[in-house]
Amino acid sequence: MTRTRVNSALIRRINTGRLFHIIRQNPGISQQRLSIQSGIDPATISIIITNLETTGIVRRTTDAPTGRAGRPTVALNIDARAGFLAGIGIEPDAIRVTLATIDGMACADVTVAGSTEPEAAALAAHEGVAAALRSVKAGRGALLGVGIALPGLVSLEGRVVFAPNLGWRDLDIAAMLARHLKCPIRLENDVKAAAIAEHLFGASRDITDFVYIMGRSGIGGGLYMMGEVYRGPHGLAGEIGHMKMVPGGRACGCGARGCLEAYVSERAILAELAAKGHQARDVAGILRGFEQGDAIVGAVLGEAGYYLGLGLANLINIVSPRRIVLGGSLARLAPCLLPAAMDSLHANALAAIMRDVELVVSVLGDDAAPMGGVALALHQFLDDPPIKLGRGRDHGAGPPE
Amino acid sequence: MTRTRVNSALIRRINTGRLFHIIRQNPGISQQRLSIQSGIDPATISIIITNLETTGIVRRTTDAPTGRAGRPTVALNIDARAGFLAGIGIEPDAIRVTLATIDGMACADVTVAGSTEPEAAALAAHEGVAAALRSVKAGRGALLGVGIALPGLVSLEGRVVFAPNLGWRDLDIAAMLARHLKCPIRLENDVKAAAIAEHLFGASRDITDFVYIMGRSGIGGGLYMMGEVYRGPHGLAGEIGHMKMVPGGRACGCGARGCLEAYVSERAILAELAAKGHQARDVAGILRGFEQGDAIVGAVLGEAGYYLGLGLANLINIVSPRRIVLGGSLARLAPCLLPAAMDSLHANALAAIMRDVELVVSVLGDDAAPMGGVALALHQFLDDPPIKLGRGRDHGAGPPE
DNA sequence: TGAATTATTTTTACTCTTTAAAAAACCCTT
DNA sequence: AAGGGTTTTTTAAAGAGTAAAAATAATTCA
Repeated sequence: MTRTRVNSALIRRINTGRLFHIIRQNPGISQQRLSIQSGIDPATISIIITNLETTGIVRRTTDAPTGRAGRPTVALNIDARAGFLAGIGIEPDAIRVTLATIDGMACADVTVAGSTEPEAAALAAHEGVAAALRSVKAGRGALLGVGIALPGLVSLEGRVVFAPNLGWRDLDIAAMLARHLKCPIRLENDVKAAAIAEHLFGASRDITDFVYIMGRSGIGGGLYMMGEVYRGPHGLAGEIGHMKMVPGGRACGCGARGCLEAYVSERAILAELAAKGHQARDVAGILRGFEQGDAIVGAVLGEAGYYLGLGLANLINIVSPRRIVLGGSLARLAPCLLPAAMDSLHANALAAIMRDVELVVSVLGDDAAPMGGVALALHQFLDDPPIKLGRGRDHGAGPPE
Repeated sequence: MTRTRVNSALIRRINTGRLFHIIRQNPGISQQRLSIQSGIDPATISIIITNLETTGIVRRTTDAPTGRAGRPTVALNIDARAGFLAGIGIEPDAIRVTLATIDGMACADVTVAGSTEPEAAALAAHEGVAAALRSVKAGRGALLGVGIALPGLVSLEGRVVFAPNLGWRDLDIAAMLARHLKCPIRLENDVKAAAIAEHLFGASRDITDFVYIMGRSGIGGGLYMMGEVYRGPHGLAGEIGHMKMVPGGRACGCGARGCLEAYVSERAILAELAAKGHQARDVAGILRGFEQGDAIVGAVLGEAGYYLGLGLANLINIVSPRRIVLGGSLARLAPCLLPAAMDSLHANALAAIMRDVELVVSVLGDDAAPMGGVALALHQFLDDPPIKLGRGRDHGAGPPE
């Protein structure tokens, strides 16, 4: 457990990363504005940007004349030609690949058939990435990093601990893909990955503390705290779907009773509707029933909303995020769930803590998992950049004798 | 919101702090061992230690001869003569002051009568600190910092947002004390402060992720994550006592129903016993009844333990700490509560996450709040050290001309 | 047209940091 | 007394951020 050395190289990496993100989120920014926004000295900015330009990560372009006096600003942009990052969302029935430039702009989407057989899934993922690269006419060498997001517990070392939907347990899927793709690969739980994507590319770019809640077959959570996703000592933190709402309540797939997931997940709502004789078979069916004012649907959604609000209140009291982001099926069901949820939320969250919490719906939608993969790949790219960060002295490369 | 500058000075502060804590926790360590344990180069160690010695924070003493060949090691210790830190625990009926040296060794304890009138409380706290300083024959100048811990919500800026037991709301108690004491003062919620003390002085020194749960009149929580206490965007995170256990359950002082606090706090247990005709009036009475095998006490404690286990399961699923530390009245009641709690805990926490979680009782006991104050003062001392950290060039201070 | 003005970026000179290697310090053994 | 073995300090070098000065490149004004 040797801790990372705190030295000059770390300084440079941190400051370079800061500047990268500011440029990424403010395309065309000038060095002076960059200095103001980052608090870093203009001289340092000059050195770092020159370095990033030399290595092809940043591009300088002369701005259109502003009409004002003074030396014209130079616009800085992340250079889309630097290469590509691939995000892979693995689900039992489909593997979705998003290819993006290093500033996170998606430029290709490919979906291939999934598999619960690990080697087959890795091969399918590889084919998806290859197809995406072909669609942008890029070669293998242009792939700078890959991130994989899947529904399940992922250890800090990037191994699948347990993924019930895929039937995987203690599996190194990243290593299997690495046999096909020679570039850095990072693996993470899909909700944590989506939370990172929300922070890098979504609506919570300016916020360091939020909770991402994703409904899929179950309910998952990603806790973004102090500017990074919280993984916990083994990487397993954030399983908010198994928060207990009712002692001895409904049976949950985890073996316990009364879990949030057993009341609010897509699967739970559909099961409850079926038990009450309603014929809805998917989220669209639920929405249709809700719009038509179906009494059964209304009652079931009211109950689900009540427990969702209660769960959110618990999260607010415990974690006190600045924002809660609803994603996946929860985003689609939000219009039906929120009225009841807001009632129980306000009744159960502490007023002083609740005051400044926002509740929003994710803008990433169903792209959350593959975009989460892109976010993982970008983090990997910046944590361990394939470039030299040093001050590029260019005193003539004369032949050494 | 200008972020802290990442530069050489930050490096030095981080590395100096690391070395300080290693010396504090390994008294008499040599520089070579320090280098191995910290990963910092021996040359850097030499510079930093020389600096800390010059400023009186570290003392070098020649070790007793080891009998082995080679240059003898020099023992490093935090210099107890550097000054004192005061920790103040404010409660409605008593104000407790602990005076400690800068390595956190307590050297005086003073308790004075409390007050719910803020100015009177500040004056009493000041008198407690003065008495403690007198008891170690130290002057005002020896006081390097003060930390205050109190039961209530504290903002990031160090103001009391709401402290129901004290009847305080939106109050700057630190400023009131600052009129009497001219030194840095830091204020924090008592459970967060206790969590910091647990990390600095308690049994969780080697752990970066744990949850401290303290029973007092209510139930409070301190989440220690990634090596620091989590405060959340407004400093209010960690109110685990208001986690909802039973929809529409017992009424809680917060206005909601079914809170953990309404089942497991000292007050709740006593109220439930009274409702069932038992005469226990305090924790000692509960313990006596439990030891005598009283049926009512057994039933009430069984129920409380069940909900405690459920709450711990929720925390484990959501936060996934490496350890849960029980403090305050929960520590004293632990023997009675844990049997039932362990049952519901194991039944409701996800097995993969639960596997490596430890459940322990705090060693700080009732000293948690004032020792939390000491911990706050120590953090303040290291965050903003009253010394120059630079390489102390001592080339003769010739008079400038 | 050409010099002054204005604003942005780069260079310079400096201090700060960590660090590898060499040197010094110090005790034990022979 | 000389040699050997550890620990600590010094030395020299490389890399980082930064304040101030200089260079750059436009507009503005006479």
